[in-house]
Amino acid sequence: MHAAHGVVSVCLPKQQARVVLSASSLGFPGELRLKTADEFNFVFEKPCRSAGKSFTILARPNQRDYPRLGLIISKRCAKSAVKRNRLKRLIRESFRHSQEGLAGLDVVVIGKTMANTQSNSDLTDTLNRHWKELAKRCERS
RNA sequence: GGAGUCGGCCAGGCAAUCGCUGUGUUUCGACAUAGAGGAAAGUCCGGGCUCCACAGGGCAGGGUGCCAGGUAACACCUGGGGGGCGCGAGUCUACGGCUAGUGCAACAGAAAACAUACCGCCUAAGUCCCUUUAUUAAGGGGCCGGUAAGGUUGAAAUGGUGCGGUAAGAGCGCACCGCGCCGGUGGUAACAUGCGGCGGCAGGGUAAACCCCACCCGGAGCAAGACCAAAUAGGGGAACAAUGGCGCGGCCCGCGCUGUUCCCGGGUAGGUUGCUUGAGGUAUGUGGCGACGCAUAUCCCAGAUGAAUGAUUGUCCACGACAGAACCCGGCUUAUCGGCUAACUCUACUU
Repeated sequence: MHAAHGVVSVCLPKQQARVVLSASSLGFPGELRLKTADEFNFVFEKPCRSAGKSFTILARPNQRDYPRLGLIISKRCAKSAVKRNRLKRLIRESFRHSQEGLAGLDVVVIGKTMANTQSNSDLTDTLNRHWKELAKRCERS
């Protein structure tokens, strides 16, 4: 218990965040986002992959009890800012809805050119499939 | 009614559920409220702001280029002038200077800038020869010449038409048109001119060719700049302890490295700030043809930073284009489904 003392104190804000989440159930506050380059690199080091036509998704267990999301939508993927925004919003929305199944994972979504041409409902479907697959794979490894 | 010219405005609406960002309140459960554009775009100009540089002047370099006004400023806007196009409403216009210098121009054409003469036209003057005739005359041919009217080329060839004139011609002369200069008149000016006078009349084009002239311009940008500042590396100083240890060295001196504590500055990751109250909007009045100015009242209207304004469902219709703020303004340019509307022009028809 003495050894874990530091970890517990760090976890306190997490616990609060968790409480907030359970109250509003499917929110997407700042704690659920990957922000710094270090956090992205952590995922890139040992990722579980799930690739499709529209996206490549990487994930890695993060030792926390909530998931975190990072987005990489390059200009090559979608030329106009409006299209890039649309993809980001769709991914966030889908992530928000399926976050229960992804708890404890850091996820990075990389957009591909194909994603640009697909409709909203198609993209949501494919994302949902990816989430399930990732959850399974990471559980095994 | 048809055809057309010009401005201005709107840019899917509503409801439910789940979310995001800022602000305020909070009983820390939440609640309230605000939340992309006309171009937010291109980054092409002009400013503010910030830091750096700076006595003044010149050179270089860049920009602007009819006039007057507006403006913080502009390459923008408004009004006006000249020129092109259109029956017209209108529209387009880098629109100072090739009577300072240098350069450039394919092909065609005789000739494209020191002008010149290919086809032509003409033999008057001068001169030679021939024919006719008795002769100082007439005719023909040549030389030396004259000419630029006509033809040919070209985007462009020394103003046009007519008459006179002549050997043939020519602003050679005249008339009209055009042009230039001087003066007058109108206009703030650009400029205009059914005004007056003078001159036969410039000498091609190109200055988004160098250039000349006039005027303007310091550089970099919010990743500007300011503040806080970890780990690790590392700089300077002080104190304490030992008078040590390690390396260089045969030894001493000396030099370098090494302990603990404190202080100082520089400063990376990261964070805070700059960051939205402004050449601001909206009314009303007022000056101005107008751009716009002035006065009063009133309002606060995105501020993210791994980057908010969305998703799903229902519903209505015209079935929704181009497209996403990133320090802030003023312009320009480009993209754009549709729709509404002011003013004006031409034209058909009816009364």
